[in-house]
Amino acid sequence: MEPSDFGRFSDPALLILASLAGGEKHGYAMMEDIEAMSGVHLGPGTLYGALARLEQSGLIQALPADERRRPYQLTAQGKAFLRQSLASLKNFVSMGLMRLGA
Amino acid sequence: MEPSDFGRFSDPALLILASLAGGEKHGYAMMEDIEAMSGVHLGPGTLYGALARLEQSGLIQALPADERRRPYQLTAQGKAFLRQSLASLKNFVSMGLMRLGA
DNA sequence: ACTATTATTACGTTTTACGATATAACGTCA
DNA sequence: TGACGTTATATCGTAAAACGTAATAATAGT
Repeated sequence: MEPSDFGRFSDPALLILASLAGGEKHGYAMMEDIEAMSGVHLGPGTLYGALARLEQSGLIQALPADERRRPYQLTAQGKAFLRQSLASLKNFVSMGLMRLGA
Repeated sequence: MEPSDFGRFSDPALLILASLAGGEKHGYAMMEDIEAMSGVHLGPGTLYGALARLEQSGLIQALPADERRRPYQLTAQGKAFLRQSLASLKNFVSMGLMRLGA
């Protein structure tokens, strides 16, 4: 719980899905996109591990790769999952803010 | 990634903090409150483990306990943490929805 | 040629989630 | 009163995930 991480949302899988919702990307591009949009830096271990799990569970799929880059895109299931997650998250946020007396 | 968990937000620590934002509670009461407000069931291992970590990190503190119940409340730090987390989460949600083309 | 950047893989450690089990107090109702 | 369901917490083991580090290699810029 470092000060710099204070209250920052960081669920690797969801961050990746949200990044891919902005268009197909390879791993390294996601790292940069995620850092830019959320301030969260995912190291390679975290990123590629989560990518493998997301692909295996059918939420994302690999696209034909050139030599160096392995791009991914959301599947229909992944899009649905993200949609539901965001809805659930949104609900949680408003519940929390209400309780905090926002 | 079970179907019933599809897209359901479940970060034990944040769920607990949000529950405590609604007033001091002991562990078992949190379980029920969290299940009611979010549909997420936290087993004892998850719940009391997360509680211990939250207390150790100063985000919650124990109140004088009667024999059976060990109530907790948010600390000022915990409240600030929750506030920031929710703000970060909210930001993430709107970013995600925008990208999905909501 | 050298250096920085881009890009992925592999690996080890630590943390966390989670289920199962144990324990015990309390309520109630026959 | 004794049996049973609910309330409440503790503890333990396993599995999964996060995360950092290091290794590798291609490309780009100077």
